[in-house]
Amino acid sequence: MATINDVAKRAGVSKSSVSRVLNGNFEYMSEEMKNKILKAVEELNYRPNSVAQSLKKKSTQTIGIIISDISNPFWSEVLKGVQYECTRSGYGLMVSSSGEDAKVELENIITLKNKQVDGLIINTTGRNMDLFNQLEDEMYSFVFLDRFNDDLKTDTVIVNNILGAKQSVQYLIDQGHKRIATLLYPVENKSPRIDRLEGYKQALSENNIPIDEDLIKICSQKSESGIKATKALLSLPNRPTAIFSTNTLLNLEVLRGVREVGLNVPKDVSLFGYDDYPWVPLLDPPLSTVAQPAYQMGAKATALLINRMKRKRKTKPRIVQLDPELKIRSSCLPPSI
Amino acid sequence: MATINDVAKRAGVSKSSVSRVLNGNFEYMSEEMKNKILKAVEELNYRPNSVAQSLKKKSTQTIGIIISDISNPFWSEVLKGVQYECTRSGYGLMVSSSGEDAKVELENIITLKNKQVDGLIINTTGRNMDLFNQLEDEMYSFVFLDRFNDDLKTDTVIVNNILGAKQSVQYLIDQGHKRIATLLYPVENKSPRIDRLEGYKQALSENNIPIDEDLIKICSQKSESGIKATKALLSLPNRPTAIFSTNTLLNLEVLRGVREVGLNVPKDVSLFGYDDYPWVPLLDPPLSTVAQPAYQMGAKATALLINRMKRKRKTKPRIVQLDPELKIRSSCLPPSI
DNA sequence: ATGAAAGCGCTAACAG
DNA sequence: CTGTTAGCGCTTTCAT
Repeated sequence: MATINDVAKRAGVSKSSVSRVLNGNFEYMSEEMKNKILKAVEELNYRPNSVAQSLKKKSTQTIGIIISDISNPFWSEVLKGVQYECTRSGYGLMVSSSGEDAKVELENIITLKNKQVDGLIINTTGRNMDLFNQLEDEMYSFVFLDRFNDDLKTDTVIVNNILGAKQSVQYLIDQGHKRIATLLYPVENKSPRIDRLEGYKQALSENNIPIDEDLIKICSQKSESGIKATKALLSLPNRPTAIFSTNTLLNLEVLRGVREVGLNVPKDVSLFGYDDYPWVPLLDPPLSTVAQPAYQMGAKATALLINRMKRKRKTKPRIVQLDPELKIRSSCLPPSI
Repeated sequence: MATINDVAKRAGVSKSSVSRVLNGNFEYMSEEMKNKILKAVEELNYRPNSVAQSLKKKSTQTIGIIISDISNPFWSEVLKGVQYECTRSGYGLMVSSSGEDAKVELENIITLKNKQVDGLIINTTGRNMDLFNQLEDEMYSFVFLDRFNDDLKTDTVIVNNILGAKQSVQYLIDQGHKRIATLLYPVENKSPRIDRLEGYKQALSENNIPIDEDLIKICSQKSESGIKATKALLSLPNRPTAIFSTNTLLNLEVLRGVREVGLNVPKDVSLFGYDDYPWVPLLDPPLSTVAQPAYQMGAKATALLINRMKRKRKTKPRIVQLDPELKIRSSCLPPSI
């Protein structure tokens, strides 16, 4: 690989001059010299070594993203938005995934920081708050994505999960349902989970429907615990007439659970799910879900980060909240009982 | 951020010694000095700057991957495998996506090379062959993923697409079908497309079924051209009794096309699709598809690359071919006519 | 056993 | 206008 020195020699000039033309600082340079240099660059097919540039400039023009599960289609859509915005602004992207493990998250952050990425987008497990506070103190740029943290005043992009849940459950209530169950993953301190449960409860309360804890099923993220939960729900003496599922995988597990006990969605029990994809309308039955603007979330978080990296001084954190959208299809019917 | 110099000063030693302990070269070092240094490292919470290391060592411990469409769930599963293998071997990962655009692919390769990634995994558009040949000459490490190129002798991971297609079509033939259509994207010179078409043709030939060009539908990757193609197929005077779809999105479009003309899968027409996901069994109807080992493809390609990067000398290229697996469900029935 | 010094490839202040 | 010089933070000879 040719270096700037090779180019300088070939053109018979100093490397500063080469650096100048490459960086566009040639206002005061003779046409002749400029052309000589350009010619040498061309002939050697010279490309500046970004690592050396980074070391000098103390900026890698690269950002990092840490997500919980890279194979989740929701996140790949987010990633597409991140990608787009990175490319548009000339940034590279390093991606890593935490698998919801706080320790792995910590390691990823450290590795990426050592690699000197200029900023970080994090879908945090919510458990490394002291580290985040430290980053904050160092004025290191990062933005939270999808999960909001109350204690930390930093840029965040979230979607209004209370709204999404509330509207879905309201929709079910409008159809005449009163016994509405919900399935969710352990709340821990993850805002989407907290908020979707909150939205569910708010919708019920506002319609004077008492909250029945038996109808709130916390499922494990492993094994097919959504199927079990669904079956348990359906074998209740006073079984629910509708289910609100708060996650893609749970949507599918409910569908399977209902099927396995020989019941039918939506005839025997209605289902409102979360997250939308091209295949959701083609499920049996076409599922009503709340769609999240995944692409925009990624793009917006990236824009926010790049913006923040440009400033020097501390600025007050920006919280961007996007709205979800209900996709009404045919998985919900008025209760049959 | 503390540097190696800060640590050296604090410990009252030279930076060479600090470097030594950090890199494990302390066989001949006094315990005392070693502990002094470790203490200073601890106190300053020192982490080596990877950029400086990279410049010196001429290795970034980072690889790059360029894929066609990052939001395609197939690729996110691949990415997961890549991730896993990278983490396991201490490599960072930069990802970019070409959107099937050869020019973008070219730019991505150049950018990543400038960033000095140690190697590249590429799901190539198949159109920058001169560049790849050049990389080959420079002994730059890269491996092709999913798409094979005959002209280029380089490491490649593919899945046996001829086999996948042939077995699916054979399955349809075994059910009694004779008029079997197929939908695919423009072949260009992309091996999976070529091979799936080839497998389709081989299955027919081996069963003495004449190939009817009217039953081979090339669809555009944009707009919903799969729907249109399906409708055209079904309005043929002698319409096909089964369809073999060669791509996830096309699977869905066929399903919609059939539905839109008021027909039913599998009663009126059978469908065998490509690619498998957790939601495929829950479609209406549960779709028979050929499943590709996406995760393994990613992991294997990464392992291959890392292996290649370690060697200095040219070694003969390794072609790893993985087998797909048929998932038989209920979208195929014997022909009703 | 440890330190001094050179240098990876680049940019930018300074000098002229 | 252009070249010289001094680093960026690290590793690695080469001395001692």
